[in-house]
Amino acid sequence: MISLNYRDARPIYEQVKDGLRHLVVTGALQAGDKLPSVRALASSLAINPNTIQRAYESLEHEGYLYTVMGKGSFAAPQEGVDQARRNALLVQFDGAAAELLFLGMTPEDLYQRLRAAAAPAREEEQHD
Amino acid sequence: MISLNYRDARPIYEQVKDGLRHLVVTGALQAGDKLPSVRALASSLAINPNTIQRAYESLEHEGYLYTVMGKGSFAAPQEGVDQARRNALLVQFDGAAAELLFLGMTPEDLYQRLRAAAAPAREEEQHD
Amino acid sequence: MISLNYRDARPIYEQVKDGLRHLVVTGALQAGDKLPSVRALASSLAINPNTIQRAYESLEHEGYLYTVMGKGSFAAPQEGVDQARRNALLVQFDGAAAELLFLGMTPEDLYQRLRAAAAPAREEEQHD
Amino acid sequence: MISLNYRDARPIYEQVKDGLRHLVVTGALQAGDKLPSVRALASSLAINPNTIQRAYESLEHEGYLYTVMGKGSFAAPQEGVDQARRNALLVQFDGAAAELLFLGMTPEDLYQRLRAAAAPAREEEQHD
DNA sequence: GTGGTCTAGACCACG
DNA sequence: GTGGTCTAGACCACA
Repeated sequence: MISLNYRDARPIYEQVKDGLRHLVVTGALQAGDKLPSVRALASSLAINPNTIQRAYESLEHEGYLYTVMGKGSFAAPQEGVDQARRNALLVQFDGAAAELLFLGMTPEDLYQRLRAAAAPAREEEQHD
Repeated sequence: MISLNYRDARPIYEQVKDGLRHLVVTGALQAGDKLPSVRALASSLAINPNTIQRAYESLEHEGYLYTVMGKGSFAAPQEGVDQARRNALLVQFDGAAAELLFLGMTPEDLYQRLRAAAAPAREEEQHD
Repeated sequence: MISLNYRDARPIYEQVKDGLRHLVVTGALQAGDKLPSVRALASSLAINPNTIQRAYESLEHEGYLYTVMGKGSFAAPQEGVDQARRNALLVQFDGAAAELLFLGMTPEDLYQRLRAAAAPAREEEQHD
Repeated sequence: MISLNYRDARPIYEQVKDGLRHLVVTGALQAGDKLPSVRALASSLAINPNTIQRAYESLEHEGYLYTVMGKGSFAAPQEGVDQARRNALLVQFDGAAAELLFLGMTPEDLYQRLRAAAAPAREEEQHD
């Protein structure tokens, strides 16, 4: 499910984080669902367990999952997501939007993308 | 004009890039305007010229400026902006938007932010 | 009476320990009162008896209860509380206080919290 | 300056964190002061640099220090300390206080400790 | 020189 | 079997 790009400048554990976060954000993992174990995902992606461990630990700090010692890691409900992460997302959103607007896109263009992004996510929820 | 934050996790040359790009994006530098020389900007910001050089090269690669040997660097017209940069921005925009929607914001919430961000930018366009 | 939180990073036996200690500390269990048997509590909390056993042993070591072979475990009088536990609490208290003071709180701020925490505790003392 | 106890159940990196945090909280390290490099502290404490790195990274997340790539880590002003850390401290404070009050100490007893803890810290500031 | 990332492999605590 | 910690040693990016 998660694809890694070793040529990318971004570190592996960040790519793993984004992949897992995407699973939660798109609803592929519902709150309470169990994530793959550290070792299982490490072997599945052919990378070191420490790297997976780091991604999991960071996502737990951000509030996207919680861990039960001896049991595994589980997707957290979206209410638990850290405020700092929310702020970081708004900065990212505003930064990209400002430059896209300069490059000639209109607020309405981007609004269409927003609506398009919102719609399929709701459809996917029904796949479960 | 460009402010550096050494406490920021982002590397200095990235901050220089963003600062210069912002000058172009906001219209402070119009197409064809000359940018400060590498050495001048380096001494003005009190950082190593290599760092400035790296930022200029990267911005030229993205299409925000062009360099004429022996003359200096100049702001490129909007059309020169690399398509790869546009795509990267859209990826960044969509990613942030999808996650913010998951976290409970509505497309309308984000549209308000877009309009707020667009308003001042359009005022500055009238400077020419 | 004891609530477990599997999402908490603290191990289960620690949570059981704190729960039982709280019963003694608040006077819900008076000196000499019998605690539930290991097996009874284990089935009541739906966890492994080994985990309960571990909590009981640790609390006995701290002096909060004593065990009579073949009879069960009983709440110890306040004087039984191990001096090591008192010292650990003072270290914890001083450490938190010092840092809160550094972060801008005043001794008076913290005194208010102490009085607020003390008030309900004294009411419960009158139950005996 | 920092003492490690390998017999302690708490992980080494937590002990390092507490030691460094103590230096900041007591004013031994003022805002902006440089901390020892990861490698230097690792060799000084005879532990692996990765362990120090982990402590620094965590303290940076808590807001006690900031890092400049290629330069080192520096003590942050107390305003930057994370809200989550503040909350955790209050929980620790309240928990210790509640049990100490049960064990017979009065709010006034603890208030004296608070004033005693606040006073020497102010003296130490003048040592610089 | 600095910090940041990753690997390989080990050992422990928990349930 | 799970996650959590630690070590040893390597390589890279940054300034």
